[in-house]
Amino acid sequence: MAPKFYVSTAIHYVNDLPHIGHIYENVVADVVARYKRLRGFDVFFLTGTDEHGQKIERSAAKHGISPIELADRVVEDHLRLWKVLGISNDDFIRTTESRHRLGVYELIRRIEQRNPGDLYLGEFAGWYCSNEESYLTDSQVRDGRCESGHAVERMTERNYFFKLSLYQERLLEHYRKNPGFVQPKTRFNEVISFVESGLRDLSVSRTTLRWGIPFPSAPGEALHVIYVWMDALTNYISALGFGSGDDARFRRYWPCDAHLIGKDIIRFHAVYWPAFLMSAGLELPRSIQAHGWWLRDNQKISKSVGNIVRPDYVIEQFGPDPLRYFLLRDMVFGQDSNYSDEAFLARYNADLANDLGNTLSRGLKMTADYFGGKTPPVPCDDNEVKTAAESAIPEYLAAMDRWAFQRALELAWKLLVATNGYIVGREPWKHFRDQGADESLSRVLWNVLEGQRIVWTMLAPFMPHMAPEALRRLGAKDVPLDEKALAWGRLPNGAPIAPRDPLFPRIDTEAFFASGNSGGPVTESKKEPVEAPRAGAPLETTQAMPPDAAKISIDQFREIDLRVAEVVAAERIEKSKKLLKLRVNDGEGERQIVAGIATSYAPEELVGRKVVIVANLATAKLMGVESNGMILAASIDGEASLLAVDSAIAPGTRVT
RNA sequence: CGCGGGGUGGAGCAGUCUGGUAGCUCGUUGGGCUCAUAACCCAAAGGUCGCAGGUUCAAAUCCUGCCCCCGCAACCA
Repeated sequence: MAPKFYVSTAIHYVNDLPHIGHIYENVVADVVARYKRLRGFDVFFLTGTDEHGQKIERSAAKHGISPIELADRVVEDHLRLWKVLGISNDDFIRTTESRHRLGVYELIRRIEQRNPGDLYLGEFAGWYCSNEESYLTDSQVRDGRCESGHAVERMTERNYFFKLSLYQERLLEHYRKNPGFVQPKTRFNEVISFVESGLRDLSVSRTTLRWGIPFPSAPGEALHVIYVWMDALTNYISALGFGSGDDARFRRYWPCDAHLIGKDIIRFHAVYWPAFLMSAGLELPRSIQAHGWWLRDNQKISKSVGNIVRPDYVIEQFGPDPLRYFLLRDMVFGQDSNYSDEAFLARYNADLANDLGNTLSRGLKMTADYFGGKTPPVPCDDNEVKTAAESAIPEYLAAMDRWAFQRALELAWKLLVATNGYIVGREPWKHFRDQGADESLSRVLWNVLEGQRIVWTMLAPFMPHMAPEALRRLGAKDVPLDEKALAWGRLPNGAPIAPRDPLFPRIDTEAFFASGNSGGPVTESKKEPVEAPRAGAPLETTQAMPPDAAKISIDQFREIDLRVAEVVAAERIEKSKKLLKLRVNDGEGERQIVAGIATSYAPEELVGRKVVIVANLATAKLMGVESNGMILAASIDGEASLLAVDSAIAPGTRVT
C-alpha cells in the first residue's frame, strides 16, 4: 500500500472571513498535499473551522441570530473561497459537528481511563481576559489590561483542570528525541524554553461560557463547557472518525505528519496538544510546521495612493493561480513577509508573463508553424535542456521535501530560463528558413516543449488550474501526473498542441493603478480581522446613533472646567514614546499633568507656553506617573497640535 | 532588564542551523535576436555581508561585546 501522508491546517475561527494569512496557510497545505500525491503518497489533507467560543456567541447576539446560524453563514464563505483557490482538502471539519463532539468525548474518556488524576475539579482565581478567552498570569496583566489591551477581570471559577505540570519532563524528553518536531528551529527553541520555565496546570472548562461542547461533568456539578483549545485541537483526530465508532481513517492516517499553523499558536500545538495525547495514550504528531505572517506594506498605506488590492480582488482579476504562486514564491517559509500589489504585479509580469507564459508562446508558435500543430516527430535524448532538467529536478525535490517552496520555484525557473536560452542559442526560426523542418529542427523544438512539460509538472502543485491547461497546450495531456512525470522523454511525438491566447497576459502596471483597480477595501491584516459579514452580506448592521442621543446639554458642557494654564516645566517620561510629564500653573498653584504629545513637542519648547487644560478631571496614573488634568490639543494620526491662547491671558482664566 | 524580527551591491530579499570561490529577482549600462506577451538571450558595472574583538588553515555563517532600524505591548485622561 502507498505510504500515507496526513497534513492539516489550523481550523479557522468563523468570527472572521479568511484573510491573507488563512489563504496562505491553506495554499501551503494544498501545495504540500498535491506534491505528496504526485510523489505517490496516500494523502489526507484536512482543514476546517473553529466555531465555538464567546466571540462567536457575542457576535451572533449582536446580529440577532443564533451562533450556529452565524457559523453556517461564514462557513459558506470559507468553503466558497477554498473552492475558488483550488484547495484540495479531503475533508472539512467543523467543531460544531457531532462527529467532532464524539471525538472530544472519546479523548476525555481515554484520559480519565488511563490517567484518572489528570482531569480534576479545582478552584481557580485569576485575571481573565474575555477577548483571549483565557486566564493570564500576574505578569501578563498591567493596569487591568491584558497584553493586547483588553480589560481583564478578576474571576474565581470552579473548573476542570488538566495536569499539564505532570508532563513537563515527558515533553522535554520528546523534544530531545525529535529535534525536528517543531519547524523552524527558532520557534522550537521558544517552545523548549517555555516548557523548561515550568508548566502550570491548565484549566480546561468554563462555567462562564455557553457556546461550546458541554464538559462531561460529575453529577450535581454546574454546566461546564470545554475550553477552546481542548475542543479545537481535537479536530485533528475527530475528523478521522476518532470516537465515532468507525475509526478506520484514524488508524490509517494518525499520527499527523504535519500540523501547519501560524507561529502565534505554536504553544498550543507543541505543548498542550502533545500533553493531551500523551495522557490519552495516543501517538503524537510527527511535526509542527509554523509559518510566518503576512504583513501590510511597510510603507504607509494610503487609499489615495491606491496601492492596495484585496486578495479576493486579485483572484477575481488574475485567477487563483497567480496569487498562489506569489504567496509561495515571495515568502520564505517560516518568516514574515510583506504583501503589496507592487510586489504581486512585479512577480506576475516578470515571472508569469515574461518568462513562463512567453516561453510557452514561443515554443508553441514555432511548433505549430513548422510541424503542423503537432509535437515534433523526433525526440532527443542528449541536449542542454535535458542536462538542465536533470540537475534541477533532484534539487527541486529536496527543496519541496523541506518545505522550501521559494527555492523549489526558483529551480523550476532555472530550467525554464535554460530552455529560453536554448531557444536563442539554436535559433529555430533561422534553421527553418535555411533548412526547413528537418529532423534536427524536430529535436530542437521537441526539447523546447519537453523542457516546459517538466517545468509545468514541477509547477503542478502550485498552479492546479494553469498547469493542466499548459500541459494540454504542450500536447502532454495524456502524461499522467505521477512520480514518473518528471523523467525526461515523456512528451509524445505527433500529439496535437494548442497555441492559444497568452496564459498570463502582461499587465501595464501604471495603467493598472491609474484605472482605479486599487480602490477596493484594504487587504486584511492579522491585526484587523474583518467583521463576519462583509459589505452586501445579509448580516450587515449599522450602529448609527440617533441624532439627539449624540448631543449633550449645555449643563453637561458646563461640568467641564476648562482653564488656561502656563507650562512651567516639562520632561520626558522614561520608556514612554508618547508621554510628557508637565508642571503647569493653573492660577491657584502648580499641578502635574501627563500629556501624550511627546511625538509632536520637545519638552523645552513647551515651557512658558499657555495651554488649555481640563481642570476637574479625575486623577489618573499613566506609566506609573500621576496626572491631574488634561491638556487640550487637536490631533491627526497621533500628531498633536496644542490649542493656543493669547499670551496676555492669565493662568487660571476660565474657558467657556 | 517587556516580547519579537531585522541590518548582505541602487531597491527587495536568499544564504547563517550543517564555516570553504557571496546568490536571486528587479533596476542600470553595452551588445545580440526578431520565433514570442515591447517579451527573450549574452555580457558588464555595482557588495569593507551594521561595528569591534575572538575561535579557526578558513567566518556573512560559530563565540563575546556594542551600535542602529522595524513591528507588538505599555501608555495617548
